[in-house]
Amino acid sequence: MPSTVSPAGEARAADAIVEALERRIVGGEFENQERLPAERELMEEFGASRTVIREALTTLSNRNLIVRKLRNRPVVRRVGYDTVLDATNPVIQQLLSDPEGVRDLYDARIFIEKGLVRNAVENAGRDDIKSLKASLAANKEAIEESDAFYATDVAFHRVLYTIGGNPIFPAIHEGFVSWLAPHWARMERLPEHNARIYEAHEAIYQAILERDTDEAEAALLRHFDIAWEFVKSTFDKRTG
Amino acid sequence: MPSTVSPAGEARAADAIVEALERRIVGGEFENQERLPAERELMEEFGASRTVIREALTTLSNRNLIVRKLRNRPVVRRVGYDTVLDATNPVIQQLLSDPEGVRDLYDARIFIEKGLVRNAVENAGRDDIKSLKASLAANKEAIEESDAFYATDVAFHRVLYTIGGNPIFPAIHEGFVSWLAPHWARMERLPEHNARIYEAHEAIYQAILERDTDEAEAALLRHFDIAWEFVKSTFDKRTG
DNA sequence: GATATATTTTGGTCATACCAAAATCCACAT
DNA sequence: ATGTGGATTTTGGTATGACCAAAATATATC
Repeated sequence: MPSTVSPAGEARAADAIVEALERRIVGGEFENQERLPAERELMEEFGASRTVIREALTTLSNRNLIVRKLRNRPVVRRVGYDTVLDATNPVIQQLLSDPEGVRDLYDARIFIEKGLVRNAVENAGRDDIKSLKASLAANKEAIEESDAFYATDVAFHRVLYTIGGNPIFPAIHEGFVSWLAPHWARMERLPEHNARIYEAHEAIYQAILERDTDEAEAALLRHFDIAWEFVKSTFDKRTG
Repeated sequence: MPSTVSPAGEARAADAIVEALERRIVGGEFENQERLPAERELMEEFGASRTVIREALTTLSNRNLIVRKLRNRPVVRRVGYDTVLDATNPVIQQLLSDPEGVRDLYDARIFIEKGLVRNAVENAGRDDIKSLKASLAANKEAIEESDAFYATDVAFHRVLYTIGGNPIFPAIHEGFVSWLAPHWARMERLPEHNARIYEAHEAIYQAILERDTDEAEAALLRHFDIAWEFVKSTFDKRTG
């Protein structure tokens, strides 16, 4: 009686190859950006058909361990925190297909940044303050140019995510930005809007400077309330 | 980040099929647990070779939208947000192979739960309090039985993640638990440890009851400090 | 109706072939 | 040596067709 095998399905050949290559990649056997052997070489190395080799490579690609380019050998992509959230994309997309999901994501972002500003008030060092000030200045400069303003807006928030020194948070920031970008990009970007957003940024910065936790949090919430109105308009538009 | 498009090449045929099937799956055209058409039917439907059909199915499988079983048609698996942050993610594996990565993750969890308890103090409703109380009682009951205690421990924290009503947070909780589980499981679980953890839970609960934000946060931090000592011992052990 | 048996279906794997563009090589001019 | 342009090779993407073993399904038998 065969009882040592998985309950409902035996192993697929590609899985073993995926595992082997994965070990070698994360184990540092391949340098970042280094090219993997060609498919035809791998099939000899693993004694498998190109079919299973390609299936394995597809899986590795889906796991973001390699990047495939047409007519180029796969390139290993040394992973960082920033790629962790990639796997969540399909689900996030589903989430974002519903305005309620967008709101959930938006709230999650507010939640995170609330914590971040509290931390900033308590722990921001000289360098952090300098970074904030610099990004704030750049933000002000760009009020008249909406595209540039968006970039500096993102940059200002990114500084908040770096203050703790935990590399996970910048990765989360990347996620929020890329997920919410479609909505952010679709909304009207007028200098007057930009000015209001800048003022909110400045208020947050001032509160951090003055080590006023409650005011920092309040300013942040005001900021997100304003921004939400703009974001929200991107779905209400449909019933125009 | 657009993951369905090749960075510097033309579109692959499988991508279009992935997209089409993905839309139909998340769009509810297929019920959960329903079987997808057979590969040979799909190739007719999409006018593609089995090669690309299979590649598309591999991708969908990697994205956890379908489950493939040998000699069975693929089964759609409407994934919930709770399975998004999969512990098998190789990136996570890499992070967790390094004590510093574990610490980063642990700190991220502390950060999140700090925010959660603050929210709980301010917004917890009658039902939330009841849930907390119930999970706390179960936690107390299980002090003598370490396995059961771990389960009730997790359950108590989960309640914190549900209080806001945002479905994203329970998903994050699932992630933390699955990531840290290996360390958690390896550490010694003595009733005296359990007792200390329970007391910390109780302190958090009390502070929430009394609407004492600072004390709730402080109790939580004490809790994580205690727990970290236990977790930390799971890597120091290696030099034995 | 239950059960044993034959048939079909189905996913996994292999081998081969072709294409087009990218990478590479190489002779040739500078 | 250096650069340049064209021929050659490499390489990933795609298409066919075939085979296997086990699962699903249909059929026959009791």
